[in-house]
Amino acid sequence: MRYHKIPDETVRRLPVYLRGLMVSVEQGHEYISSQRLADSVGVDAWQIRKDLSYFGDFGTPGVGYNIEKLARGIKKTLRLDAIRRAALVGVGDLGSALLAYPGFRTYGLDIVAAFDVDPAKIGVVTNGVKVEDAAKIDTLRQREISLAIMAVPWEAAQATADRLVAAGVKGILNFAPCKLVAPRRVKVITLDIAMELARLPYYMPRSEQAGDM
Amino acid sequence: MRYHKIPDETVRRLPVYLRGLMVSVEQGHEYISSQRLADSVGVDAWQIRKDLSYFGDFGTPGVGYNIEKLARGIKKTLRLDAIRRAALVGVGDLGSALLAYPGFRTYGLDIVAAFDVDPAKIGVVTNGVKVEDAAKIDTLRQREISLAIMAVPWEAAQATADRLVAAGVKGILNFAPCKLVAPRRVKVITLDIAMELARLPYYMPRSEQAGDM
DNA sequence: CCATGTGAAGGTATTCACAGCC
DNA sequence: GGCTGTGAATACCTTCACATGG
Repeated sequence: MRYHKIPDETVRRLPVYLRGLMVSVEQGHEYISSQRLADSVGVDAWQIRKDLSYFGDFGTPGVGYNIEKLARGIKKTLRLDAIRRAALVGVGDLGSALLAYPGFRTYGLDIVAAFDVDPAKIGVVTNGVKVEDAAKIDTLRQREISLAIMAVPWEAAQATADRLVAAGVKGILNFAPCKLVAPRRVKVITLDIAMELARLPYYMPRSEQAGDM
Repeated sequence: MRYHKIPDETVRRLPVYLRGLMVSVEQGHEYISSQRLADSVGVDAWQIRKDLSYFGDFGTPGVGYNIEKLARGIKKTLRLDAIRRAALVGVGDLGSALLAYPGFRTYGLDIVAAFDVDPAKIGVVTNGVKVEDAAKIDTLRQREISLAIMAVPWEAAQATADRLVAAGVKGILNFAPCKLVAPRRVKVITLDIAMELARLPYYMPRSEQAGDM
């Protein structure tokens, strides 16, 4: 193994592998081959081997990968061993759904704080998290929370992001459909749900012959 | 302009341009240069010109792009002029949030049907849409709805997808964190929210010196 | 003169094929 | 025999630089 920079596309696939490994370990397996993992997650086997080769030797030729060891390796590479606590800003429809969403636990991530500007929401406890006044975002630094999820209206998005940055946040998952300006040291990933739906028609076949299946 | 196949990455950016154009038209503009659009959406100007060059001549050298004309062109390319109605399956926390989400309208897309298996939810009207029994998914064909959004638990995802495919659906936006098997003629886009959050720590700087901004 | 559209160059990621190891 | 790890080949996308048109 050599030290290459890990390609972004590889980083994008690593969580997929992690999910596949967890399913496999629940089924009682101890080892898995790149081929079996490939079948379970829907990626090609050589792609998996190439991806893993960027950051470590995890496999045993003729045997496969020790699942626990590989999962630990991927978690360490993604730094999921160090970052475990996240804050949510914006407890509207989407924000509430995210608070209730169990999927983050899969990756060891926990939403431990929630903020909103609406007085009617402040103080309410949802899924074990008490909603705080958005003015208290600056307490994130002393609480050592450096990861935030933004589910606010796009009009408020840039101002919210600025606050989060000022509070020492280093990574933002943004659901608002807009460009965010942030210092280079802060990573912003924007996930625009409507946009994903909007590119779907392009790939749909035009023909309408009925009775398929 | 020549007829190239449009790169996937370009298709991914087209909805972003569309959003930028709509903001600009609201501000009362009639024409926009690739540079100004670039500034507003956070993409490079030459990238925009290259992307647009794959499917039409929309600009006027020395002037820029007629906003209305370009927006129509992009919508037609993405087939957003033909596909306007979508169905939602799974009216849980996330599904409800999606029903209430105004963002789809931006692209002319409308959720006009909703399904769930929970008897407690069936019959309830949310955001103008009445929740129907999931057993009625097969009525989608006669209603000519070919686009679906899936927000069901991952255990139910494959079975739901099979039903949708049988009902003639041609495109699925899937929020369940799992691989879906579908015929090649059906396009599936999986949007795994937890996965996006999981790759964020990788890009966050390790240093913890306080007092930045 | 200004802004578009596009060949060509450069860079990144995917795919292949196989050497090496268990 | 089976499976990993990786150089090499290929395909794809981005970036540049400029000819072309209003």
